[in-house]
Amino acid sequence: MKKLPRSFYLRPTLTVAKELLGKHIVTKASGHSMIGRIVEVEAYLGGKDPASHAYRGKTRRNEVMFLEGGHLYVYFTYGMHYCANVVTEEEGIGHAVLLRAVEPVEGVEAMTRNRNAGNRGKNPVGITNGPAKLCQAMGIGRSENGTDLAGDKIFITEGIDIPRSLIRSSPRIGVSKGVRHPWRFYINNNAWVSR
DNA sequence: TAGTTGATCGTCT
DNA sequence: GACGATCAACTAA
Repeated sequence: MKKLPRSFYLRPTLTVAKELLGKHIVTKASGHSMIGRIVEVEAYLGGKDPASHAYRGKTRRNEVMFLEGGHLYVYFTYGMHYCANVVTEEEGIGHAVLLRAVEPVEGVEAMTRNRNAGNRGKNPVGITNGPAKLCQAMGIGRSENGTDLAGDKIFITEGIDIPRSLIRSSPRIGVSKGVRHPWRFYINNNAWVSR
């Protein structure tokens, strides 16, 4: 399937966020190729957005957010979790889209194995229906921070078309600031959306 | 089923 | 020194 061009990411963040729904993210870890269909995202608009890591400008932690659109920003939080974002817009802007949930398309066994390492594994939906879960399942961690999605390690391809009528929005989850903004987008009635 | 809490540590104040 | 763009286990009802 066709890899998304750089130009896809260099557009307004809210547009990119909505259009990422239905796309396929491809990763390779320990020889296994894994593909997940993006079904839930959240937009973080940098300096305009108190909930964004980039709100107060560039720091060592968030510097990847200020790269050109099409890079992967992975951050570590709560002492044990990684979350992945797709950087958008031009270099120096600091906007990104958080991947909150994916639906496994290929490599389900590998993802399940990644998730079960050390813990449980009962309901299949629980394997990638959260930002930290999908990172663990798809092998995304600190060393993937800053990865260029135009490369071959991790990239996003055309997936399936999602009719506008199936796209829903709501306030973002887990944030204490900027709650009024309905910048979480997800596919209606998709079983893999979180919660 | 809803609400609470422990785990665990890098980052910024 | 406080606090997360979280998760899963636990408790109460």
